Amino acid sequence: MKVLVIEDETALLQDIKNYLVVENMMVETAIDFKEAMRKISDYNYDCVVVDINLPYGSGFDIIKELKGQKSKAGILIISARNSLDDKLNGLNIGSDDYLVKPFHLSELNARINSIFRRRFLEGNNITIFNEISIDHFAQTVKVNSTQLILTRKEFDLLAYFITNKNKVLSQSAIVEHLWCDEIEFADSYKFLYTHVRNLRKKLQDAGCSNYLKSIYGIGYKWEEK
Amino acid sequence: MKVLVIEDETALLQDIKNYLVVENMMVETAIDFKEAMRKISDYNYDCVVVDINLPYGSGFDIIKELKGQKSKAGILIISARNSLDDKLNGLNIGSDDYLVKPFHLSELNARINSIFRRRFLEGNNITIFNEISIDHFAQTVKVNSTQLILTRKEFDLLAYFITNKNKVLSQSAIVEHLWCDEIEFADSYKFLYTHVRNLRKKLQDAGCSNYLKSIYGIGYKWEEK
DNA sequence: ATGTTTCTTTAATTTTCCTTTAGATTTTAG
DNA sequence: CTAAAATCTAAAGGAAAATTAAAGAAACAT
Repeated sequence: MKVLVIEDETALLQDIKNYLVVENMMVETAIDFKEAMRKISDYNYDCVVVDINLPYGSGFDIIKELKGQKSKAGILIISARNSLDDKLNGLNIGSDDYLVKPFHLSELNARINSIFRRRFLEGNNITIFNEISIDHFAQTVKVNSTQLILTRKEFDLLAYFITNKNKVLSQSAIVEHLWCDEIEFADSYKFLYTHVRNLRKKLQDAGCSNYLKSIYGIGYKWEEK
Repeated sequence: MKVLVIEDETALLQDIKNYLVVENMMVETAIDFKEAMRKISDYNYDCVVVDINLPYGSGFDIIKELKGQKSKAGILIISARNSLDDKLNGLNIGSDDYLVKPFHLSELNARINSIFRRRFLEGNNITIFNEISIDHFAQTVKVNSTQLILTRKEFDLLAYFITNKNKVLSQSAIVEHLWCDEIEFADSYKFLYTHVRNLRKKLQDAGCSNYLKSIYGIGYKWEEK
């Protein structure tokens, strides 16, 4: 579950992040309009939590951008009462929910989970690629209808590869996607090799074709043959 | 991916360059306004990373110059917080992104890649020449819709030739473009022969016509027949 | 606290690519 | 036509990157 929180009060932002991380979400943050727009265009989030009043632009524009991108991310507005009332009534902005400041973090967490639940119940949460099927919600993988047990990183890797099939993915892009900004990275992505290997091995043991190609000097590519 | 980094602190400049070179970018540098303006008018960069406070002029003027040239280069501002705040608010300077010092090099790298991605997503990232098509973003080449596996240098060579078709390219220009200033160049470009040969061979094996002519004493020319 | 699972680190091996070398071939100039 | 220079070709050396396998840390559950 990848969440982007956009909020310019850094103290509040940090509190939110800490709380949600404890609740097992992958959380990224943005403190102004520009940073938010950049991250939105770079990643697919499951949920975007957005404050309305931001430096360099309005949260409404971020929501418009998300809709324009046909993003499937759930949207949760957080804002002060006065700045919300007038606007929200008038325009039918496509947010899933809103929360008036101040709020309890537990309440925020509940709303986000509610968004997740709704999204996954209605939407299609299964990706199929030849003999492989991925259930993003249950986080399970089947190869020819027999279940494949993957660790978290292996699952994320596979899901990332398959949703970006036929594209060359650089090691840094992969690391960036899987580890978000957890990693003060460093000179090497050696740990990636290990996860790739373990994933390949499990797929092979399950009788799966060899889809994952290495692109020397760049990264990997999941190749539909 | 050709990047120009403009920064007057030489130590930082060198660090940035080293990092980005490792990330497979072609990096050139400028340490002041004048050098920057000269390089900008001489080359087409994919991205310009510019500090605001520079000797002999402001980074804002460099950006203006780029815009005036209708350059398609992405622009990334790096600057100290205080020198940025006041100015950035007022003028809607046409930069794609900005980064406040101090920053992690990995973050810089991520932002540059993000600029590339955005540029290529909107713009045309595929070059087609008769039976050959080059995807600059995925770094892949197809000949008659079957994929051709090229090494990095071979790919760069081919892309350079085709984007400069019907022009005579000198060996030194080619080497300069592909190796930037990595090479303490030297008396001979013998390694070029090898790469040219390998590229020719792969193209031929793929059933591709003989477009690449040698121009004795000068270099090469990709000829549209 | 204990044991298990998962993630990261380390180091040895293999693979891939870039450069060098040397000899053959082609081209130009005299 | 001949000699010198430039280019082509093929193979080998070395450097960088990727693949392995195994062991050490960290996270998780019992």
